Amino acid sequence: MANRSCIIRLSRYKNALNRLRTLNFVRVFSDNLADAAGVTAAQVRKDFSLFGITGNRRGGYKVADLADQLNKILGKEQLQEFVLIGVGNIGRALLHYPGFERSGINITAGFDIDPAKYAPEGKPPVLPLERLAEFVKHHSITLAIMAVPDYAAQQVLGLLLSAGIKGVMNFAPICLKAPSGCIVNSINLETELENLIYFVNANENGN
Amino acid sequence: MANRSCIIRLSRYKNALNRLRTLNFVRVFSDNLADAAGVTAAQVRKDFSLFGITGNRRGGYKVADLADQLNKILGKEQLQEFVLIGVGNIGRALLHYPGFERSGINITAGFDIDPAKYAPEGKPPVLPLERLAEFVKHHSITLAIMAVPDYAAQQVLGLLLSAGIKGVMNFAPICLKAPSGCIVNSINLETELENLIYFVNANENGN
DNA sequence: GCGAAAATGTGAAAAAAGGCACAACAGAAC
DNA sequence: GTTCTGTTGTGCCTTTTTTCACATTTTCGC
Repeated sequence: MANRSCIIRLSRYKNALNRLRTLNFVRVFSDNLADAAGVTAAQVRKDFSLFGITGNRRGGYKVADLADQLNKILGKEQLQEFVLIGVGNIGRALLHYPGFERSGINITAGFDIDPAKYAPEGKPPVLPLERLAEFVKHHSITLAIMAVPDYAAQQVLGLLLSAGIKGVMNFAPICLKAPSGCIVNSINLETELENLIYFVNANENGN
Repeated sequence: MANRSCIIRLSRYKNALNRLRTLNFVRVFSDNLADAAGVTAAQVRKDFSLFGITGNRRGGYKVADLADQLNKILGKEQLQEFVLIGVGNIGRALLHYPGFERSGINITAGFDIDPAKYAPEGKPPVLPLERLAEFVKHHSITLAIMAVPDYAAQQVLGLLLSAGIKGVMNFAPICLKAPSGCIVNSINLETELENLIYFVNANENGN
């Protein structure tokens, strides 16, 4: 029904609404959100209709109500707990990324195989990979971030699956195979930059 | 003509080919690449035909040739120089991300407004933001990575534009407005996690 | 109240993307 | 040389996504 692009747009609308909320705006129109999210007004309304979100035929949408509804859809009503596997360059940055706390995302602990990375008293702590399954089960965590080298990624995914993880954000530059009980989304930094480079070149050489 | 998803698939094919090349594979078929990239074989062939890439009706594609052609399309024949703006948590990780070097991407320098971040002798150096325009022009750099706070992003983009930057990879959680002469691609970590959370929930509650 | 103005909500059209299926072709086997 | 096998390249059909356009509803001014 709702696809990935649609949910990404919902996040954008939500972010725009949060900014409007801090500016004490009460109402917002589909064009405003369209501008903020870089889409058309019709798209905004279609997206909302998919989730049964309705506004007022003359007065647009109430900022606070709309934000609440989007937050609910996006699971922002409760704190979302993640574990992070791979405390390397990227992993460490994510472990301490201040943006997550602000948006209801918490990395409960990091895990690594390298003892040099262990920091059991850190905030968040970094623990040995062997303790992953126990930790995940004890804290009832279902979400993970993977920032491990590509050659280790599929194997680590196996560990996560058997620990009961249901969703994985993967930063390893490889396409992972997962069973239907677990959602895996990937961000590949190199791929994203290649994409940019391609479109810059295409843009230079006459559209 | 070719859209974003198509180029992303090309990157995946390219990555798969590199792995095959290190394993001394000579030939590859569209199904192999399809498996590696998580798409159908017809899609692989369609993508290639869009770029005039042809194989052999019985023998598939030659790994080395195909890799070369994809590398050319993706601009991987020459080293791509980037500047990075915003040496915070994420910016610092990107500045030292070892994966980039391996894939022909070089961050020539980082820039920040905070004097505490300056490291003119670092590798790469971190310089004051005021020196951005001069540096970019002197080194003929056209690509940038932005990892600044959301409230600063649009303003920093203005600086980049006037310095002559043609492509920006943006990590700030905001939708930026850019003129047609400059391509801006964004990665929003929070949005990606929200997306994951949504689909995990949808997956749990009966598809 | 009533008419005018301004947004929404949505069915229907258009556009884009993806998959199927098969003719065409290359190479292997004999 | 001939046949057979296996894979590509692509026209066409299906599905998905986006946009258009307008009837409908709400509010405002008088």
